[in-house]
Amino acid sequence: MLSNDSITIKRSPGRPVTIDPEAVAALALRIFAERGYEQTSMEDIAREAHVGRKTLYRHFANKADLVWGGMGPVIEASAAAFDSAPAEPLPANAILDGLREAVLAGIAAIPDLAVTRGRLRLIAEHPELLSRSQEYLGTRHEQTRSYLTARGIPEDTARYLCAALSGALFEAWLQWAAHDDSDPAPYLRRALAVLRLG
Amino acid sequence: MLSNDSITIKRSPGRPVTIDPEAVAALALRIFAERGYEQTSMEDIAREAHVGRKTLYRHFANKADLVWGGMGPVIEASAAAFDSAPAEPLPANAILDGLREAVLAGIAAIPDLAVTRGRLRLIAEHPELLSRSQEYLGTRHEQTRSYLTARGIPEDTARYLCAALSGALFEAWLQWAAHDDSDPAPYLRRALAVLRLG
DNA sequence: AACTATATGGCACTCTGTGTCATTATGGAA
DNA sequence: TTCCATAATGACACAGAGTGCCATATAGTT
Repeated sequence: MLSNDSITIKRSPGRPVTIDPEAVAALALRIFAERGYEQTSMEDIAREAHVGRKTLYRHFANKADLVWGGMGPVIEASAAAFDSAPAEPLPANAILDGLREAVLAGIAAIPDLAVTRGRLRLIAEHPELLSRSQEYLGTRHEQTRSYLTARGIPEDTARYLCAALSGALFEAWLQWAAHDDSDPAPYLRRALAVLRLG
Repeated sequence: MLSNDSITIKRSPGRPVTIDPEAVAALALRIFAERGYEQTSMEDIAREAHVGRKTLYRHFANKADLVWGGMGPVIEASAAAFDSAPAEPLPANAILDGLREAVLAGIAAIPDLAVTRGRLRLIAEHPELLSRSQEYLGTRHEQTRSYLTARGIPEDTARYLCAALSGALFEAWLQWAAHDDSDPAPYLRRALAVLRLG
């Protein structure tokens, strides 16, 4: 996509990167789905990707990151939606509308819904992957909290709301993945409905 | 406490257990707090407890279980409170009162608040321990969900409520641990307040 | 005393994740 | 072109988590 004829990437001197992390992650996702997550070692992935095991660890912090890493853009997009939020004062439950807007904006950031569904199903099936949710989803807590507190929500309430939101939304994504509906929006909306802001 | 003069424990034939798991967990908790969680190996714990490393793994599923295991009684007590819940039909937001009651019942099951606070502070400081929350807190989801659905809450809403509840309550416990108030009840009450059941 | 049942712990193994370091491949300067 | 600085690679070694196997130890039972 990048580095086409018009846009040339500025490269520093030094050996160029030989592998495409996204392709490797996709390969790993396929292998995990076929043979099982625990049954597949990092060396297996490295071998099939024609890459050294050490190199694999340079591009992915750990084994779970091969699966969770792909969720990064979605989470960032969802968090970034707060930056373009309109107001600073404190409307009543319009705050929840802002939350919903940000959450739904995350959907648009997903390049391939089918791949994401496969990723989430894999996560749902493996406790080790499931337990990593906070590690990645917790990224947006900071932004969500500041969004809430800036609109008049008390400090501690904002904390609990973030925690509840995070849990409910993740559950919604898992539910969407477990079913066959193409649009995750209804699931996310229903999850948001269990929160109370007043 | 048990096996006093009146109550005699029926013992199967075979070598008796030589270690006290609770004492070992308490020891581990102290060592972790002193030297750090990652910096302390299972072999370190085993050595100081005068126990083989293999034996340690027989009583604790993994390293995190040395810390999280102690939360078991609290979680069970909280879940058991649903069994003694009064009604089956569907009051309006009296359901939330039942939830609150169950949650507060968990507090009574804590033998030593100071130890629990230390445990939670340790958990809060270490991402690896923090990520295990679902693994242990998820135990009561089944019971909480059936409590909600039996009282008229739709299946999917109950799911999202459980997820939100779990996240918010855990955050409340962490907040209580981070502060110095002796009673965790107010924190839990505020966390419950972010939920909506209607 | 012999037998049975259970806990222990030593040993070896796989896998994860990290640190070290020589090697390799590039862009740029001489 | 040749040399050099730079950055990615992968081989090697290592510590620690977690598991399986098995000999040993300690109890109750016959």
